[in-house]
Amino acid sequence: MSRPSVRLVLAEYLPYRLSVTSNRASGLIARAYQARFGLTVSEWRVIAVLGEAAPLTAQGVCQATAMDKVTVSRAIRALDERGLVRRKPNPADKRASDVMLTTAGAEVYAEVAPLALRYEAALLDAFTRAERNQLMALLEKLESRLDKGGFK
Amino acid sequence: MSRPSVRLVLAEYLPYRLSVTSNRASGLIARAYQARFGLTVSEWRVIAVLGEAAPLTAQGVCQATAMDKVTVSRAIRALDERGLVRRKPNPADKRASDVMLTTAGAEVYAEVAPLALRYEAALLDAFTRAERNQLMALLEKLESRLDKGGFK
DNA sequence: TGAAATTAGTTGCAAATGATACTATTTTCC
DNA sequence: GGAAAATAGTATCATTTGCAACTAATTTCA
Repeated sequence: MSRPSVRLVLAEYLPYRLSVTSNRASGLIARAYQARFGLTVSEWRVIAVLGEAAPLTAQGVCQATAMDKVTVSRAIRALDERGLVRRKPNPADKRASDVMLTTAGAEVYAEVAPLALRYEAALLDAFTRAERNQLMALLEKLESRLDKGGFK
Repeated sequence: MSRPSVRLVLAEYLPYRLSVTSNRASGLIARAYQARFGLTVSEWRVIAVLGEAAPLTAQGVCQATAMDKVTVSRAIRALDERGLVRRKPNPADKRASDVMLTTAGAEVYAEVAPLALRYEAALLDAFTRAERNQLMALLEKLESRLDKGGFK
C-alpha cells in the first residue's frame, strides 16, 4: 500500500545535524563561562568583539556578532550594570553610544578568551589543520547560500 | 605595553561559526513550517521521527532526536492535543506510552517532509556530493569528540 | 523478597530569545 | 529648507527552552 513517499532521515538531514552539533558544542562551552563568570552566550560574544576592537557602537557589535539588535542591546545593558563595559555618547551621532570594555571587563576577557580557545582546541583535537579549514570553508559556503536567499 | 595575550577572533572561532550558520539555516526552515503548519522545531522533529519509525516511546523519540526529555514531552503533548499523534499505554512498561502519528499527523508529515527536503536541497545547491559528504563526516567527527567528553 | 537505585514522563520555574512596535535622531532628496 | 524615509537603540510581549524537583513504575541485588 502507501509507503512513505519521501526519504527523510532525520539523522542525515543537514540542518538537523548542524543544529545538534552546534547546540552540543556551544552548550558545553556556554556552561563553562556561565558557571565561572555568570555570562550568557550573548554577553560573552559582546565581550569577545569588544576585546578584539573597541569602541564599537551597538550597531557595530551587531555586525561583528551577527546577533539581533535586541539581544545586543540587552547584553550591553547587563554588562554595563555589572561594570564590565561602559558607554559614552557618540559625538557624531546622538542616537548611538560608543561601547568599550572597562578594566574589569578586560580582565574577564583576558580570562575567558584563553578558556574559549582551549575548548575549541579540545573540540578540534582530532582534526588536521586541513580538515579544520575545510570545515570552515564549507560553513562559509553554506552561509553564502543563505545570503543569496533564493529561499523564502 | 600589554597587548592582548590571546588571539581570539570571533569570526574564526568554530563554535561561534557553527552556531551562526546553524541558527540561520534552522531559522529559515523553522519559519517555513511555523508559518504553514504552526509547528515548532521540536514538534516537527517528533513528527519526522515518527514518520520514519513508529510507534516510539517518548524515550525513543529522545534518542532519535537528541532532544531533551522535557522538550519531547511537551512536543508530544502539544501534538496530541492537536490530534497529530496519539498515545497508547505501553503493555510492557506502565510508565511509558507508545506514540504514533494519527492519520492527520501522517498527512502533515507527507506535506512537510518534501518541503524540508527542498529546503535542504536549496541550501546544498552549490555543494558537490563529495562536499556534502565531507561536511557530514566532519560534523560527525566533531560529535564523536563531544561524546568522548574528555573536556571540563 | 524487599529496600535502594534507576528510569519514564510531567510540572513549575526561571532565563534567553525574537518579533513588533515605539522614540529620538539623522539622512535623503524634492 | 523641510517632509519623508531610514537608522540607533529600547521596551513590551509571547514563545521556546532547560534545570530541578517530583510521581509512578521498574530493575537491581544483598
